[in-house]
Amino acid sequence: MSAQEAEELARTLGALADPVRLRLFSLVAATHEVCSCELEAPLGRSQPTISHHTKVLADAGLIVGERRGRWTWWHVVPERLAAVRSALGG
Amino acid sequence: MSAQEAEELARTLGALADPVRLRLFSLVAATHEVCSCELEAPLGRSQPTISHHTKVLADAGLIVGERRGRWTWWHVVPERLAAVRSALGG
DNA sequence: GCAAAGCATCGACGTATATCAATCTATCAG
DNA sequence: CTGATAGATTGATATACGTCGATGCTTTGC
Repeated sequence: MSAQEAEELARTLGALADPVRLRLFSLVAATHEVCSCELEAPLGRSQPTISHHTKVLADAGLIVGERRGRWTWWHVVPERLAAVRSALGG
Repeated sequence: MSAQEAEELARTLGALADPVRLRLFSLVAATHEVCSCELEAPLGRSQPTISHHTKVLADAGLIVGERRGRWTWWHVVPERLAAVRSALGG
C-alpha cells in the first residue's frame, strides 16, 4: 500500500472513527433522509457540534446534504461505504 | 446503534485511521509474519514510534505479536478485520 | 421590512495523538 | 560476565480533534 493510498484511506476511516459520527451516520442510514435539526436531540450534542460532524462525514464523501429551504437533508452514499469496506480487504 | 457499540467500533476504526498504521498492517498482512525491526525502514519511523503503532493495533485486536527470543513476530487477525468490515456493512 | 428558524463559521478550551531522544529490560553471542 | 541487539517505556513537544458559546448568513412567514 502506497503512502498516498494510506493517507487517503486513513482520512476516510478517521471520519468514521468517532462515536458521535458513527451514531450520526447510523441515524442517517436508518431514516434515509434527516435534517440536521433532528440530530441534536438523539446525539446529545449542540448545533455547532452536529454541523461540524456532518461536515466531516460529507467531506469524506460518506453522506451528502441537499439544501431545501431552511433545512439541509442528509442521506448516505452507500457506494462510498462499500468502497471503504472493500479497501479494508474485500 | 447504541452509544456503547459506537464507542467500541470507533476505537477499532481509530486504530486503522492512521496512514502509518495502515501501511504497517498492510506489511504484516502481506508477509504473514514480520518482526518489528523489519518495519522501521519501509515505514520511515523510529523504533519507539513503530513500537507504539504495533501496540495500538494489537490493543485493537487487529494484529498479534509472538515473542520468540529477541524478536517479536507479528501476524494479522483476519477475523477481527472481517468483524470491522461486517460492522460497517450492517 | 422585520423577526424567527436552520445551519455554518469563528474563537477558545481541554484532551488526545504522533513523534522522537533517552532510558530501561530482556535476550543472545563471545 | 560483557557487549550488542530487539523491543518496551518514559518524558517532552507539536499538532489535531471534540466541544460549546457567540456570531453571521440565508430562508421563511407575517
